[in-house]
Amino acid sequence: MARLPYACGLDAAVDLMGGKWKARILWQLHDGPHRFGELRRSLTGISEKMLIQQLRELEADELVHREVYREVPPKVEYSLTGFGATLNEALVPLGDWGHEHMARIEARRAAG
Amino acid sequence: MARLPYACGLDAAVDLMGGKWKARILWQLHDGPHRFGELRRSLTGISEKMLIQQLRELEADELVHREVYREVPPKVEYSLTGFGATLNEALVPLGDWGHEHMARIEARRAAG
DNA sequence: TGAGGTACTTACCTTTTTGTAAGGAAGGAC
DNA sequence: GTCCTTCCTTACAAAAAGGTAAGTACCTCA
Repeated sequence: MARLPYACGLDAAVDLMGGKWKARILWQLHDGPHRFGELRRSLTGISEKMLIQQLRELEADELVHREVYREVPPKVEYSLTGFGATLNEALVPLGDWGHEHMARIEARRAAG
Repeated sequence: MARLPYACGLDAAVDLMGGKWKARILWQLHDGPHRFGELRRSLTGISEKMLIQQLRELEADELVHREVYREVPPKVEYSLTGFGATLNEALVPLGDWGHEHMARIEARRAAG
């Protein structure tokens, strides 16, 4: 979104993890490193282009680490950095809130 | 963003408060009702069109309540609903995280 | 008659984000 | 040689988000 300077901490945080895919990607990495193909299969609906694009941005923001294994066929693992892990923890209450109110949210959105 | 059905709670939550302005609007309403003009002046950089648009969406999602006072000149107050207040609380850790790491985030983004 | 204040509304446009489809590199297995 | 896997890359198009500028309605006060 690139909206510097930030008005507040929340503004900055949303700039990093907002959008359609980033929160889900961070979530997936919660339990350890995952390969590109694994992520693609987990995040149903995402295209390879979007996945790599989001991963590159998360990497540039130092939230995700990319480890390349020089093998054939190629193997690349993505994992949370320490920084990314702290963000993930800050997202837990938001995830819980969404989970708790999912039915209400979907009902409103479907009606709208 | 309209991306039903949601893959997880975080997905749903981000759908409600994602974007450039919504988190900041919710944040502003934390300490009680505010008039349209007050919000416009607080949220530096926002246009009247964007403000009303975001407020209407927050209202449709039952996060914000709109109260009209039939006076001249007009007076309209926006406030958090109980539902909106619970979301705001879930956003506190994220806001704290952003605040804590603001310098690092801005530096990375500026470098980008 | 006309200016002023508040809260919108509308038309139009630009930018950003997201999606689709196809192709490429690298080397092992056949 | 040709296929297979994995991890990307590119060109292009569609959709969504965001921004600009102007105008509206209401009544009050001068």
